[in-house]
Parts: sequence; structure tokens; C-alpha cells
Amino acid sequence: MTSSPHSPANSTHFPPLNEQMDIICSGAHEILPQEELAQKIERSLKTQKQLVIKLGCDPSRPDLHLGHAVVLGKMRQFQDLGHLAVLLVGDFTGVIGDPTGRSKTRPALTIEETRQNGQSYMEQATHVLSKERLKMVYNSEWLGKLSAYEIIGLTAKFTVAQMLERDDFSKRYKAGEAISIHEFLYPLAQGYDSVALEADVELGGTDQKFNLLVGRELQRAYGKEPQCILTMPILEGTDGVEKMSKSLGNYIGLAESPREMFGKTMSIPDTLIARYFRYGAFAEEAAVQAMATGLADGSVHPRNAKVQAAMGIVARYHGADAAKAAFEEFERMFVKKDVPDEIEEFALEVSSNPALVVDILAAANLAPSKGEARRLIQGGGVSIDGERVQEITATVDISQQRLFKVGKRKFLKIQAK
RNA sequence: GGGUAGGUACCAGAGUGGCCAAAUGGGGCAGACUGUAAAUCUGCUGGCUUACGCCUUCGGAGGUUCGAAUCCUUCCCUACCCA
Repeated sequence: MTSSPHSPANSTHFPPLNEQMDIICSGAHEILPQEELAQKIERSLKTQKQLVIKLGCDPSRPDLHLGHAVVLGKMRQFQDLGHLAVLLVGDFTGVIGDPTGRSKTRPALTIEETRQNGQSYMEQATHVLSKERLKMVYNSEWLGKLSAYEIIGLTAKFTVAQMLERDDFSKRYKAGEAISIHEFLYPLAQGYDSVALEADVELGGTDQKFNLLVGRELQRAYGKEPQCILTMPILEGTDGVEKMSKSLGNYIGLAESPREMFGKTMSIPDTLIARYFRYGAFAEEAAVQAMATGLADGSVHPRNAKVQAAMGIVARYHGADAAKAAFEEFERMFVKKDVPDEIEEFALEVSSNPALVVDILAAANLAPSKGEARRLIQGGGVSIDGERVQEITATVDISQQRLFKVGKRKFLKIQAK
């Protein structure tokens, strides 16, 4: 549904201030400034106009994972309270390039690609967000229309010293690393989005704090009412160290199968269990507390807590039945060392049969290269029909279907075509 | 504009004519042990090859040499200092 900013919420019933604030604050890392937010809500109650809640999304990476879900979940709460969620696709800023990290030249996306990614983003986001009170916008809409004159005017509203307050910039500056001018434009453009949208609240991860605050500054500079900012914690990836991201391979995708979700959650380090329970499964605060204390005093076995978290996460995206099934399969696979229920089948074209195991692994994409396949065999990581492959020169007859297992969790049934 | 120091595999970082597919550490993968956790131990960690070996890779392009990550030329890129 679409509506222009600050339009009256049709037939929305806003809960009272205290109730709203409680929900909004739960799980939030920081809300700045909290009093202003309260004032905004009070005013919205009085005028019966919904607040505009902004969340920027990066169109170059359209794959959403549990980390994104943390902030999307907060967005959902705003929706449920009657406010308008605005998903801002940064198609224009995406072309500028994300300043965090080394400036790897990012392939410039075409308009079509951004639109497609935006659509796919939207689709996945609605796993968490309600389709009610949801609006998607592209920032090229206004940023693309700015003249050089206007852009210079924008840059004039911010100083280099202010810019260097940003952690990432100051670190790189002190370390003598490269910072391109255009990277300075990124926060400014993002901030300008808030001006254009007349955002009341902008959400983001804690790593976005600076950028969100720039939005506030710029709104003020342009004579608008400054937005409040709300940051959510950054969820660590399954490795427990780095933030969750697809490029690091430590993510749990929102679109993944129940089995994958469950399995990946079970592989997180113990220190993360309660966090995943809270932010991944969106468990009740009381339940999270109970788990945390139980883990701390040893009355809850970490494995069981992890199962609880994993089930909660799977249930959230696939339903309780799927969660139960995933759990049962997990038990069978890893506790009883059995094989999974459903294994993908693969028909392979081979020039000769029996064929080299190494060739089969590479052809079936169970290994990225033949060299890697050899290494896996040498390391004892490959078995066929339950028997470990000993020799890298081994061959196997696949005129009948064979069950290949590679590493801990790759299974594939292979048969000659 | 001038000067200085640099650009090595996923990252950090050694290597300054052949013993270099390139030390070491981190990361990653696999195995053992477990709870698909942590810690620990072991092996592997460019591609092709049963293997011998071949091919591609030390910022780009040329050159010197029997032989180059290493020397020369040139170009590109980065930081710092001076103007």
C-alpha cells in the first residue's frame, strides 16, 4: 500500500504512547534523541498521522539474511503500531559505491538491475514486514535530478572535520589509507534522502549511526524537522566474529530451506545462542532472559538452548511444523549419523563408466575443481554409499544411483544419465 | 609541481636473478574428539594431470637474460613530506 508522507493513517488505531515506546525500545541498541521520538509519537496520536519510518537497503546485494531481519523486525513493529514503513532502495547511492571497507570498484548496476534487485529485496523483506503500510522508493528519483549546483550546495552543509568524525574515515585517515572524495558524498546523499522523504525515524544497524546522524544534520540544514535515529545491534555471523554477510559466507539467508537454517544455527558458537534467540527468532524477552541465565548457571545445556533457538528461527520463516521436521532430521543425521530424508538427485553425463570419483565430484559441483576434489579425498572427506573413498584414483560405477557425501553436510545422489 | 616509501596468493606479510606455486601467521576446507559449539591435535589450501610434468599467478605493458616476483624502460595506482 502506498500513501504520501504524513498522510492520515486510514482506520489505524495507534496504541498509547507508553505502549508504543516500550515496543520501540525493546531490543534497540540506541535511540537518539529519545525525548524527540516521544514527542513525535505524541503528535502523531494527536493528529492521527502516521510517522514515516525510513530504512535504506543496498540494491547491490539483494540477498537478505538474518542480520537484515534484525532491523526489519524493528520496522515491522513500527508497522504494527500503525506507522508507515518506507523501504528506500539506494539505487543512486549504490552506484556511488559503499564507502565502508576498501574501495573495491563495484560493478555499476544498470537501472533494470537495481529495479530487479529492489523487487527481490521487497519480496524477501515481506517475510518479515507486513505488506500493509509499506512503501518502496528509489533514491535516484530525487538524487538523480540534483544539479551540480545543488550538489555543491549539499556539500557546503557539512565540514571535513565533521566527516572525519566517522570512525571508519578517521581510522583510515590516520592509518594513511586512501579515502576518495566521492566516499564523503555517500553519507551526504543518504542524509539527503531523509530530507526528501521527510523521515521521522531512520532505522539502521549500529554501524550506520554516523550516516543516520548526518540525515538529522541535513534535515535541520534544509529547514526540516530532524529525524530520530534508532540503531539495532549488528548480528554476528555463524562464525561468531564477523558481522553476518553473504560475502563472508557466515550468513543464514531468509530464503533458505528449513534444513539449512536449522543446521547453520546449530553451528554457531555458544556465545551467540541467546543473541540468535533474541534477534533471529524474535523470542520474547522473558524467554531470552531465562535462556541466558540458564546458560550462565549451567542449568541449561548449550546444545538444547541452541536447538531452541534454531527451532525458533526456522519456525519464524517456515512455520512450526517445518521447524519440528528440521529438528528431527538433524537428530537423525548428526546424532545418529544417518543420512537426510530428502537428498537431491543428479543425473550426470559421463564418457566412461565406471568414472573417476574426482571427475564426478567436479562435474557435480561437489568440489570447485578437480584439485580440490583430490584434496577432499586425501583428507578423508568423501564417502560413497557410506564407504570412505581412500584413493584419489578411485573409480565408481554410477550406472546405478550412488549416494555421495562430501564434507560434513553435502549429500548428493548421483546416477549416470 | 618536487621528493620519499610502497603495490606479492582470501587477508596480513617475507622474499630482491635460478633451490619460488612463492617462507610465516591469520582465515578457509577436510579428518579426529564433541553438542555440526569452543579448545586441542592432524592434513590440505592456484589450475590441469594416476604420475613425470605442464600451464597461469607477485600492479599493467614492454625489454635484458639460458633463466625474472627479483634487473631495466614505461605506464597505472596509493600513502607521506615539501610547494
